[in-house]
Amino acid sequence: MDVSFILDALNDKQREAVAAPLQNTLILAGAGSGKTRVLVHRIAWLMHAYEVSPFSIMAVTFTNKAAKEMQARIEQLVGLPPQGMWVGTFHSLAHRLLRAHWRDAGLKQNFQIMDSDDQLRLIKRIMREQNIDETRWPPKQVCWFINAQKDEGRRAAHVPPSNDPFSQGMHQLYYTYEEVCERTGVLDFGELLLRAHELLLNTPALLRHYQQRFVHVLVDEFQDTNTIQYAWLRLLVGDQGSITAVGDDDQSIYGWRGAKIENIQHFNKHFHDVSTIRLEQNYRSTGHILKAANGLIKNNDDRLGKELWTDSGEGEPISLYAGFNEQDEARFIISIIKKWRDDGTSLRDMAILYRSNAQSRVIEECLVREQIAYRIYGGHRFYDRLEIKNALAYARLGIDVNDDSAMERVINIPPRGIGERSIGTIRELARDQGCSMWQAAMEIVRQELLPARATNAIKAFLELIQGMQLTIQTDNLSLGDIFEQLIKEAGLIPYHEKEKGEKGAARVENLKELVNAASGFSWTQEDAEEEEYSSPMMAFLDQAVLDAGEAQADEYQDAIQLMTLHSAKGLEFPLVFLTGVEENLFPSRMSFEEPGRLEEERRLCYVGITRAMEKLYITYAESRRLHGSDSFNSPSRFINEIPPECLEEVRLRSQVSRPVSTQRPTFERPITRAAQLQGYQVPETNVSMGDRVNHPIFGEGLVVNYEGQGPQARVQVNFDDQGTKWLVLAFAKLEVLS
DNA sequence: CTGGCGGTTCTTTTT
DNA sequence: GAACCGCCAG
Repeated sequence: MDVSFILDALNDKQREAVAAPLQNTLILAGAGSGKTRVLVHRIAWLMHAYEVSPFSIMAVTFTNKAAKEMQARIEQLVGLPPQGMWVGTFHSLAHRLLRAHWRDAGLKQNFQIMDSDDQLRLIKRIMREQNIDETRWPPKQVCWFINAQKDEGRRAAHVPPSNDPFSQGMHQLYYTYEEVCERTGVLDFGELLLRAHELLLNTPALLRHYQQRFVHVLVDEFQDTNTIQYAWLRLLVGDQGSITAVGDDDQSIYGWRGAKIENIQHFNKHFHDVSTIRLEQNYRSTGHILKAANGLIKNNDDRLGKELWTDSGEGEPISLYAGFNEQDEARFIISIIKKWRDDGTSLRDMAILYRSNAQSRVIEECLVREQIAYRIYGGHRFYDRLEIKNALAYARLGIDVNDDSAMERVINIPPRGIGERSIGTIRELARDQGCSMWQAAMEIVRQELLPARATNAIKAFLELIQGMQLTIQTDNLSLGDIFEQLIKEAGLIPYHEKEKGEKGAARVENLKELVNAASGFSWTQEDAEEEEYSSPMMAFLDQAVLDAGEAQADEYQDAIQLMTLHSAKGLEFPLVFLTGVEENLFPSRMSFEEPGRLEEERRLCYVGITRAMEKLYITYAESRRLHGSDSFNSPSRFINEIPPECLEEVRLRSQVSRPVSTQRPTFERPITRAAQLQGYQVPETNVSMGDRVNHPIFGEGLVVNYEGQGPQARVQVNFDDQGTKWLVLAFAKLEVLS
């Protein structure tokens, strides 16, 4: 068979990777080196050169988007959809295993998946039931704690005991949470992975079966695997199978979510006979951009080592712009955008990247003023939206009336006179009787345990849901029809129409979109053979949780792309703005404490730089209004780490052009805000950072921080013997000592 | 049960 | 600066 079409369009290294022998392979693929391409061609190569059946191939990604893209590209290259191949995210594959073997996994047949939002609600509910102080154990932190444990593959019983009451409380909550999930048959995201791992571990026959089946496992973005994902892979691959891992240790940016960069760093210790191939030729960016990226990332230790190169020329140097404040920064960016647009670049080819979402607002306002179309990535995904989740909850309740979390969500949406008191009574009764809220509600209606008004309201609700049950079970209704019907019965449209502002209208639109999505859902295409779904509705609900969908529908509109650096990974744009590149913001001040965090920030910066194809602008603001008060940050250390010859400073109103090198501050670590502000005068006052001051009551001290300006300015003074205090400058009679 | 007010918090977020 | 939460008054 002629297999040359698979290798023809590849460079030497790519070819080496694609045609690597059938053994464990690590492909270190730098940014823009054709990573996905290699993976897809490798699969085609296995099928054609080795006549591997698609049945024995599993390809794993992190995002649904990546999975879909891979699937599409395999089809394109091989010619037809590969029957029997498993391509999906870690979560969707785990889910598939669990649906097929729910009994072995110790699950209920109709187990439900909950997303992070449901999870947090559940935790709050549990804590309220147990009267746990939410200020001591903030539910968000509890949630974070549980997820972190699950990422590490630890059940409550595996969490090492601790002496301090705070950790003990967390631990105890994990136990309770686990028990509630078990009892009610709901699984969070982490649980999918944990269960799938345990399923294989505890069922040797099953493990053998899958090990024999999936002889070839391919993993994308390997640097982002966490402990449990890694354990699952190792188990599945076993001694006989082979794994092809593609990744880039320099682009590991999810450590804070449990990803272990060590997994890729120590790959060849854990898998045998590993051949490692480096893809370093970059097809994306200009020489200057790559040089900057290489120079920056060199400051990290413990790298597997890689240096990107290109043969397509130096290109323009990176432009560095120091904005006076965030407004000025935004104005500058938009002036450049206009220039490029007028020169014929599509808006969709330009991206503005930032470290944190809060930064987008100023830029958005500016774009709106200038009437430039933009699109924000991230934010709330389709199936995450409140109105959508409510509609889905009605469906869930219609399928299983004992689904308490669905019941909690919609029992009084739209408001129907079942208030917190009534719900509390239902909850309490359910708890006492050990039954579901539905059953408790039935009981209350039967025995009229509440005032007539409340009882009637509950009765009406129960009848509403019973009606929905019938709707869902009606045979000749399509999924879309069912949702249309449910939304109507629940009265969600008039409810949202009543909302003030644009919001309500958008929600009504989204509900219509949900009906559309449901109509278009094709269940038969899914490999239904192994999944024991009793209805298309069940399958639809699961996929709605696992694939939250695109954030915005108008994907093809020509618009500037705005996103966080995290969401930019994997994308590329001819023109890129890296904004807010200031100490405390990027690197984020949160990253200073824990070791290793700073390196992750640096990798994030590396990711940002390598998104740019032709031209990169780096901007920062000398003063920035964030969270309501002004901060004065120095330019990021990352700017210093970029080789000066790649950088060129621009000044719009250029009277003074400061040479880049002299303006660079030197950094001592740890950098405190006080150190940075040293000598800075609080605007419209006579006080500067670092001044020694005298206060009539507190005595002498040092000005270490401030916020606001002019009459509103407050300063933080570190008094010699009174500790630090915040004082309003206008009132405190501070005397500046020189 | 709803609406309004004040206090608090504020990195990133593939599933 | 705004979003979210909890508390209180109507």
